[in-house]
Amino acid sequence: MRWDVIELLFFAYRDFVGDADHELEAFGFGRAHHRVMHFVYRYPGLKVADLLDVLRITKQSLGRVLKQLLDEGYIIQKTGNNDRRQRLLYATPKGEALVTRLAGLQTDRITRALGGIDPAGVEAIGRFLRAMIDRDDPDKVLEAIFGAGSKKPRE
Amino acid sequence: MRWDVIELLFFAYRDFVGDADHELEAFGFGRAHHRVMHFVYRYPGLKVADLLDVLRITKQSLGRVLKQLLDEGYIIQKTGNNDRRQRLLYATPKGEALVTRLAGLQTDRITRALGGIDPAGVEAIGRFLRAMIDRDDPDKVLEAIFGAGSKKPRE
DNA sequence: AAATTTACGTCAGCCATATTGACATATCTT
DNA sequence: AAGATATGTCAATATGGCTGACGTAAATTT
Repeated sequence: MRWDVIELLFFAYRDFVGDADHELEAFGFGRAHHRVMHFVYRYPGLKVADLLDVLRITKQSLGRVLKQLLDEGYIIQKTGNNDRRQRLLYATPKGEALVTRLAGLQTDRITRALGGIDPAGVEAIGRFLRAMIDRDDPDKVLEAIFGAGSKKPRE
Repeated sequence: MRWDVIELLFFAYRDFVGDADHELEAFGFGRAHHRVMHFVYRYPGLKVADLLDVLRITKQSLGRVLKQLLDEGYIIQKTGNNDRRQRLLYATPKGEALVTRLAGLQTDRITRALGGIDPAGVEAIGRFLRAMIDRDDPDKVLEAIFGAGSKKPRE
């Protein structure tokens, strides 16, 4: 049993998301809003259906959170060009500001944790995290992460 | 920005806890029950207060979940020897069976992900995860994890 | 011995986020 | 024209968090 890694993952993730959680309180948002904002910012033009795949929640659950983000001007919808049924999602400047602020906090922690680890070690960490992820039915975002660099996310 | 690591952590953790989530449904339990069972099994004689520190939830939230686990015979309480106010928590054989089953699933995933990574790489992964964790006010469990091996958890 | 603090339990109510099932609308596909 | 798809929405429910208040037993301090 890898009790060590199981517990390290628990605590590492707890503190990792804790950074953002604390900041989100000031906006009256929760973790759900962060997840939506993050992926919409990173993969502009994401469809609602894509978001459901990535977050693994139901349409109804997403609905409430997404509506708030739309109403408060963090995200805008554009009707799809090819398929006018689709609502493509984009972060507004206000949304971008929030996402980058939260990602900054998390990046600080990551950079700190990566400090003093040599390039081979960093490569091993990336390989480990990738290998922890299910690859059987990859959604659009995972395809972008694992895919041969066809559709890269926003930097 | 380390968008790559941020997203890898999200997906890795999502699928990592997904293993246990699926299994827990059969027992009518949720993630909260798993967390409680895990730490009680690993650190036998844990006090209620310790558990609150580790899980970072309130007494009331823990109360509901803990009561269920006690009622259904997964955990037993023993009055503390030195301090009779304390209720020390222990997993029953039934509880042990559940915890080890869930940890087995997660260990499988970890072992698979670690496969093909050399010892130096594995060491780097451990160092990274440890460095991701806040060390300012370590609780009893974190002390055991990071501490100089005084009070080791159950293997 | 009395007062205070600590460890734990519990009651009542609230909130956020998730669920299922059903149904409506617009649009694309056949 | 019929059927499938993408999205939105209504209603009801569950889980797992939260706060505030209060009670009891046992330890500690005065």
